[in-house]
Amino acid sequence: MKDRIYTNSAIKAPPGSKVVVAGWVHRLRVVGKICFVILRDREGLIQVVIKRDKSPQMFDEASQLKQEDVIAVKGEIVPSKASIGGVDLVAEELVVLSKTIAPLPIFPDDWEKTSLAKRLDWRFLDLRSPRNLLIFRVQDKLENAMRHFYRENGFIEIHTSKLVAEATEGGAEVFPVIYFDKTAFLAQSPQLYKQMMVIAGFERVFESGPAYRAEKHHTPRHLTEYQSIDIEMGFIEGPEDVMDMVERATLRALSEVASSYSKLVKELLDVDITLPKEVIKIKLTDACRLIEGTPTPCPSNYDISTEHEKAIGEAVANEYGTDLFFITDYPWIARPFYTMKSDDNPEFTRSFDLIYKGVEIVSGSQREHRYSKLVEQMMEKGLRPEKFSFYLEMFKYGAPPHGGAGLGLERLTMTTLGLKNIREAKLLPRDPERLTP
RNA sequence: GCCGCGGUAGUAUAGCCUGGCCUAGUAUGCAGGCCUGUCGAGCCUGUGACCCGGGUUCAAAUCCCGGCCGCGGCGCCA
Repeated sequence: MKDRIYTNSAIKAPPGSKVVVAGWVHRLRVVGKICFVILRDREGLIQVVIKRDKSPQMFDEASQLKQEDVIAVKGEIVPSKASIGGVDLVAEELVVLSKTIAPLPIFPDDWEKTSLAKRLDWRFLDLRSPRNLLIFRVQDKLENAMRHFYRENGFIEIHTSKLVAEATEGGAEVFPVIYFDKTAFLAQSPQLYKQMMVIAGFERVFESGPAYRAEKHHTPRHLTEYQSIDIEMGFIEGPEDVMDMVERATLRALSEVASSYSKLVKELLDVDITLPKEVIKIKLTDACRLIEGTPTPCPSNYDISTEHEKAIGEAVANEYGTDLFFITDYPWIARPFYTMKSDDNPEFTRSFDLIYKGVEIVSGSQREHRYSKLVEQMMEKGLRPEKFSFYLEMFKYGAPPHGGAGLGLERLTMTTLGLKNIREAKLLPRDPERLTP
């Protein structure tokens, strides 16, 4: 085992060389005097050939293998035109490390044969499919690319508490938690804490962590627990500073995925990862003008819903040829209390969403940092300032202008890879019904 | 939370509308056998299922009600 190499290296080894590989039996074909085992590990597949002539005992053992048994094989790399990577591994030693017991409940080698719900019930088997593993390697790349980008740009990575005393934005969409003799809640966003750190003087902060929403959504793009990549930056002049940062981070993440995985993504998910040439910013009111004559024009208060967003997405794609764009300047009624209002028109705000392939992946804004305005806005939203005293205190002792944004990692993964359901982009998705595995 | 559609072997499905010809069909898996450098291998045999509870009826997989679960739409949002 010390000499073990991954299948992708084994395939590239020069003919005649001896290698050791180990992994799962992906497929098995016993054909007369020869046994073909497609062996799978994290990095790929290799065809192992076990010949009866060479060792009858080894052949017997091999022909009794079952799909998903775990084996280690030592053998010689031999050219074979029709085989995976153009080589066979002709076995000299075979060790069975683990046997499967029952018939498999799902088809790990062919995810399409099983419904998503069943696949999630058997997630550890489902993830053995190279295609499903790839989703999470891409997600890893997306998250780390952003992490590196933000750190390179002066953001300090922080970790804030997910146990909170009050809902951050009012409303009932929080999960209560029994906290000794009190009721606590799971944080629906690190919003207030990341602002706290900017006000504390961190200047720029970044956090990747879970966020919880107790909404009984039944859609392909909602989870009750999702990974939120949040930033907050101080001393901005306007929301454009935040947008530019988010845009660069997103493009960086996409380009890193493209350079590392574009070939595999094309092969296993049939998706081309293309980088948009430019990311446009369009005011909501202007976006609405694009769909004015359609059957679904924006309402007069610009509190748009899913159908408008969909229509805007198509209109922008036609007009500007991009599926990644910002919609800016949302109306005050549609944004949370801490959003800064526009100077020229208090009905609108210094806010934005980033839309990718028709899905909202980022939401952000400049925050209101002036104490009295903030109290005013809180009351306008029907929140009781006394409930948020810890938050409001922060604005009494020197709070710089600041703003930030939050990105849904699973949503970005889903849109990047063209997945139809966000659950595919979460290792262990939680929705209103599912709490296991 | 509301609305729509659905729940049949391990998995994926047919049957349900028009109740009895269903001893529930097919594919795949699994078990056994044959054959063959396979590559979605092939051929033969076997195996195995009507979500739960109530109701209508001489008779329910099929019709009705409730529950649970699944998929999607809306609200809402990342």
